[in-house]
Formats: sequence, C-alpha cells, structure tokens
Amino acid sequence: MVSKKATVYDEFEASLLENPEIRKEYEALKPKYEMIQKLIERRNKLNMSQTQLAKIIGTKQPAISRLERGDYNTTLGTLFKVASALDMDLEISLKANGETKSTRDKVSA
Amino acid sequence: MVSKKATVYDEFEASLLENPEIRKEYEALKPKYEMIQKLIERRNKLNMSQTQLAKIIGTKQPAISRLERGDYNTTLGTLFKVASALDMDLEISLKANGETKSTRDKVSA
DNA sequence: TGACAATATAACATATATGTGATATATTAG
DNA sequence: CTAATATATCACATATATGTTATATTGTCA
Repeated sequence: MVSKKATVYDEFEASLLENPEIRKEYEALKPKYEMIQKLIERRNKLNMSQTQLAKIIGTKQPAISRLERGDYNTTLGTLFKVASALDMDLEISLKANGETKSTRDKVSA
Repeated sequence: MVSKKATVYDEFEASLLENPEIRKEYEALKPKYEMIQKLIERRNKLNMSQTQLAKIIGTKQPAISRLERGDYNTTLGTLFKVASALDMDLEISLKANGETKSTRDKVSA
C-alpha cells in the first residue's frame, strides 16, 4: 500500500530536519499530523470511505480529503464531529508548566 | 470576586438540566467550558491581563475576551498559541472506542 | 486493456473565526 | 466619589475554515 517513494522521502525528510528552523516547525506540526494519522487509520479500520464519513458529518468527500491532508487549521467543533463519527474519544488536556515553583515559594515558613 | 448571582444561576442551571435535550447539549459543551476555565485561571494565576496575553499572541484584548466567553468555535491553531503564551501544555488525545469487543470475538476459541 | 471505486485537486460560494477600534461596564485603588 | 485598570460589548473588516460541484488522478479488479 505504501510506495517505494517512502524510502526516498525518508532521506529527504532527514536532510530537512538538519535545519534547526525547519526542525522547530516540524516539531510543532508533529502532533497535528499524528492526530490526522489516527483519524485516517481509524476510518480505514472501519472500512469507511471519505464519502461515507462525509455523509455522517453532513458534508462532502472533498472536505474530508482536505482535513486528512492537513492543509488547514481545523476547528474544535469539526474535530469533535469527526471523532464522534468514527466512534472515537477526543480529549483535550491543558496543564500548566512550572507549577513546582509555587511549592518552593512556601517552603520558607 | 464572584457575585451572589452565582447562587441564582445554579438553580437556573439545575432546572435546565432536567430537560434531556438541554442536558445532552450541556454534556457536549462541558469539556469546552472546562478548558476555557483552565485558561482563565491560569492567566489569573500569572497575574496577566487580557491585554497582556493578547499582545503576546499578536492580537487585541477583545479577541481574548471572546475566547474566554466561549461564544465561538476556536481553531486548534489559536488554542495552541494561547496555551503556549500561558506556558501550558496542550495535548490532544484520540482513542478509538469499542476496541474491547474484538477481544470478546476471539474468546470462543 | 476498460470499468469502477476511492481519493485528490481545482475553483468558487458561504459561513464564521479572527483582527481591531470605539465604547460601555465592571472592578479596584486613592 | 474619582481615577485608573480590566473586562465586556458593539460594529465592522478581513482572513480563512468549511460547503460544494466538477474533474483529475489513482488504484483495483474483471
């Protein structure tokens, strides 16, 4: 299912990642693509076509294609819709960093 | 800091939740509001004003106000920007439901 | 090979998220 | 109370996510 181009691409990707700026962009986008990857794999596992998924969500196939190609900035609402249609659980976790500092502040007493 | 209206609202909210349809909507929106609540609490803990936060992510105070009021459907991109400006870690988890079923299917043998 | 299904792409319309200034309304400090 | 600061609201412009049709490309199967 995966063409041999993958090997060539891997080399290309590796060379790109030697550039710090590109690497930073890549790291930032990685979660996005991993998420999309999960959506695609799930849809395939369910033997569902883009057209079928689109119908469930109330849109058309090209919209699903764009979403899976990751060429735009999805809304939380559509993300929930897609996850729901694929019978997936979507959770968003927000955690504050560097909270241990506050403990040290109170230690003195 | 919280007005006494909260008590009145709590009763109002409780009465609304007796309606199954409204309750369903509420359950669906709950994660959204919990997320927003975390963002607001974090901003306050950092003693940061909406204006300051807005400046960091390159926008204006009213945009932050709208976001915190939850009256629209945020984009993943802006969500990441805000979380980053508040030094928070944003994680999105996608899990397929009903996977335990496959186990039972294999039990018979 | 040709027919068929799935996906990608292009082009455009529409809805809406976002940017932004002006202003109103808290909220707090003095 | 007044002044100052923070937040909410309004109104509008702009950017872009989404809807949608037509078509191209790809992959599979006979």
